Amino acid sequence: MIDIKFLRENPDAVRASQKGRGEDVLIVDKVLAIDEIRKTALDAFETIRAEQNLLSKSVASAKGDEKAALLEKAKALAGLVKEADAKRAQVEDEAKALIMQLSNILDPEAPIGKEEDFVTIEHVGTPRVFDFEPKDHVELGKLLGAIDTERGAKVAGSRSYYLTGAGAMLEFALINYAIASANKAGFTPVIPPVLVNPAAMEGTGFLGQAAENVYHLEKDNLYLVGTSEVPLAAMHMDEVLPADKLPIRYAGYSSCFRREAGTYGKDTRGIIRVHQFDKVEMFSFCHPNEAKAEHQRLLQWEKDFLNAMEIPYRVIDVASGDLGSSANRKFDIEAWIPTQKAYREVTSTSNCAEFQARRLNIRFKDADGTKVVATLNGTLVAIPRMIVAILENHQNADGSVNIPAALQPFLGTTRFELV
RNA sequence: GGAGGGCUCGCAUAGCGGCCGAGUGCACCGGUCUUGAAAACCGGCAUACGAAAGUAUCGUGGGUUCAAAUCCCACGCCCUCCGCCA
Repeated sequence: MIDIKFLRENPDAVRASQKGRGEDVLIVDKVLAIDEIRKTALDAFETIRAEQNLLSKSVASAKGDEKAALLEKAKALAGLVKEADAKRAQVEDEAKALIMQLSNILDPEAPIGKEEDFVTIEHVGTPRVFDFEPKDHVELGKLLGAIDTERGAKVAGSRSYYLTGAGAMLEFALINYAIASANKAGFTPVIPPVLVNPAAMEGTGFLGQAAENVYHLEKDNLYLVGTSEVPLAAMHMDEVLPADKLPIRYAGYSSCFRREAGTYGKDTRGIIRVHQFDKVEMFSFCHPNEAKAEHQRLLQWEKDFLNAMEIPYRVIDVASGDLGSSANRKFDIEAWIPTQKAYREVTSTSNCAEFQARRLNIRFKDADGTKVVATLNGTLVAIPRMIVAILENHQNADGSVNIPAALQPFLGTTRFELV
């Protein structure tokens, strides 16, 4: 949610930001208009309520005829108070609903434009030149007995899969390596709930445009999270954190669930785009002044991970039109996928600044008072895509796959052999 | 799934229709006293919006009433017991 005070003082900045995202600009004026009505309604209510409070007090102390007369007056007033209160509540709800629709204000440095208007920040490593025809991860997964998409579809429909043998081992190795390095870097490892209530989902900004990609369990009114960002952010909902504890950093390991609505025909082969996968996510609560620097740190940890996997990649500065509504800036890391001859997103880090924290009411207290914290998130490793990148980049002519040195201690071997 | 009990200011509790934004104890902060500390005593000690007056907040949402922490309804969460179960 955008700070209404900020919006009142900088309506043009908010308009520009909405425009940059390709979102509704007129909403800014709607919000301002209803905010005025809100103030008037609140004022009217407070005035009449104060009057009623006074009157009620005199009823309590009055006696006889005087009391009867005051009671008459008070009864007449009660209806008016109720009316004013209803009006106030209605307008406040409308105002809140409108404000909640506004996306986060863009970082001025974020590139403006649509999905394809990203800016490439750097390339790391060079795509390998193969002296044989590289196989894609589906084929390699079969040869290694690592991935079974056919049985996945049989049991759970399209975009489902089994990780078996080497595939399962690889997941455990990736998770263990990720958690171990995050722990070493000062993150607190967390295994969060993946089933969360509406407040958590709403607060993190996933019930807006992203709502159609969220699984909802209607009977229990709970949601399956698409990322542990949700339970990690909501963990400190309605709390005031001590300033000297910041930054608070968590590395959450969880399954993630995505409906992938509206992606029919996209990445239908293999496990690039699936309904369920496991992921280690970094999450940070920090001082708003530190958010930009923290964003760079998260990006660096992501790069460290890719470097350790010995995979060529590029870093892009995601364009305004392709940011989630919570982010003011986002960097994606895209790994080179040989058989697609393309860089594909494997991790992503977003600076949400105070946007989520304001919705979730997460604050910190220092000498100057109580203020809203900033929140940031970044993928350390999303399993299926990392498996794709590792298998395809490190394959040998016969279909065996070399294991990156960093993972070897967790697997006790240097390569995956054909089964 | 069934039966009970509970949810009040950091913690523990009082309050059971007006004098309650709310008493008491502990904790915490400041002061007096002390060589220092403890004890004792004095004072302070919720949050949001607001320039202020003020308004709102006693799990959440509704209702009754001139007036609700207090009465009624629904929901949430916690605890105990029974059943079922990894």
